[in-house]
Amino acid sequence: MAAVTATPIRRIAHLDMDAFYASVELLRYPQLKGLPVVIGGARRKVDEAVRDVPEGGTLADIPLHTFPLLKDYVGRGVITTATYPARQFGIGSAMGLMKAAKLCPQAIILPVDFDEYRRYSRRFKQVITEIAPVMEDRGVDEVYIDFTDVAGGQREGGRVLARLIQKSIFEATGLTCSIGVAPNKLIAKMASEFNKPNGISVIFEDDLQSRIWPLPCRKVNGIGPKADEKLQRHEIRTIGDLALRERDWLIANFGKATGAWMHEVAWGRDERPVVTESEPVSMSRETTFDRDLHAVRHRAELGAIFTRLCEKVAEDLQRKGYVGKTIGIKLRYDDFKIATRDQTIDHFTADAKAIRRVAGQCLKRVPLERPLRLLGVRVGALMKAGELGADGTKPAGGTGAGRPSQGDGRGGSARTASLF
DNA sequence: TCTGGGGTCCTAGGACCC
DNA sequence: TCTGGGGTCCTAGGACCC
Repeated sequence: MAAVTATPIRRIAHLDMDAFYASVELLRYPQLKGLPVVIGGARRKVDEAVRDVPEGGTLADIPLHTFPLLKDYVGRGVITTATYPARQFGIGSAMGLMKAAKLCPQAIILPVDFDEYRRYSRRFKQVITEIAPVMEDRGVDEVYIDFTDVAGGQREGGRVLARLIQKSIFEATGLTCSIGVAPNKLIAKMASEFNKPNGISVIFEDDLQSRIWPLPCRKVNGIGPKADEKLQRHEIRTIGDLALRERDWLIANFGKATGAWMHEVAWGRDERPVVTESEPVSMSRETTFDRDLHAVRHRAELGAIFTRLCEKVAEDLQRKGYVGKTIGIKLRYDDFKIATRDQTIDHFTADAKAIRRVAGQCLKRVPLERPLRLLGVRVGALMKAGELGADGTKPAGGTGAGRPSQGDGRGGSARTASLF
């Protein structure tokens, strides 16, 4: 046993739960194991069907033939998750339900149950922080973990600790996950995908050329469809292709910040820390209607939905203890174009009526000729409610007492202004 | 076969202040 | 009277992620 320990090398893990929502559903409905199942934007119809529990039984006793099938589903919505058997039919997340029904009509469809997923999310994250306290939340089914100073975090490059975490999560929840351990978040994120499901991948700095450079640019967290398309136009397909471009060339073609970032990424460099706590920037609620609605013809219906959204945002803010002063709306038209408007008021609020009033002003500034498919309400520029002064502004050094903000009447459609 | 809901961050122009 | 620059806030849109 050597008494002198070497300086630990930076080891960052990315953990991704395997088919999270679908796996949680399979715990409730084990009779669906091995079958193609999708979780989707299903509505009441699907909800009712799966609650048909036999007398004296549990959810596991619901007979297979009573589960709703994709082919019987009518309406809007997308797939949130699909089980592995369903994926074999080409079904994937974010796919429209109608398209998925064509690919696999006999797939079983289940409604999304966020409350249940959140319960499991809390449980697996608690398991992790008991073992490795420096954890960054990246949503219900994903986290980053800093292994560097954790006991066992250096052994086999982090593989030993990763195995322990996998095992502990499985014992506590019955769920599997995949883990990538690497010198930083960027590589760890890519590595967690290498061995799915229930896999572990350990990557070292020296593996950059052999393991990372062959991957398509799209695998980089932050390079989406648009950036990828532009890269492809310049014959840059893999991360290796990207690495071979001059930094200055990237800056000239993608802008100062993005170009420099791409260069760093291609060479596997990323110093971002694992952040354990962060404050929310905004809270919002939005809804896609069952059918397109028109500002004039469906005025009453829209007005009711609008008020409801404001109330929900207000509830969210109050429950979580925040107030905000930038209030905005979002519309999606039938052609899928999006319009947003917002207004910053001179005091912070979490009051449904106040939000509704300002959001109503915003609505007057946006064109309302086209049918709408979505309406949303957002509150930003948030602050903890407890730090609020008595007059509704920030007590000291705040930004609340700035210039008077713009009222209504600028731009937009004056013709439909009185609707809301 | 039309494509959810909840977020973050960036950009870019204009207003306004120093 | 003209010219200039830095810094911050506000607003709209868009890319991207889970």
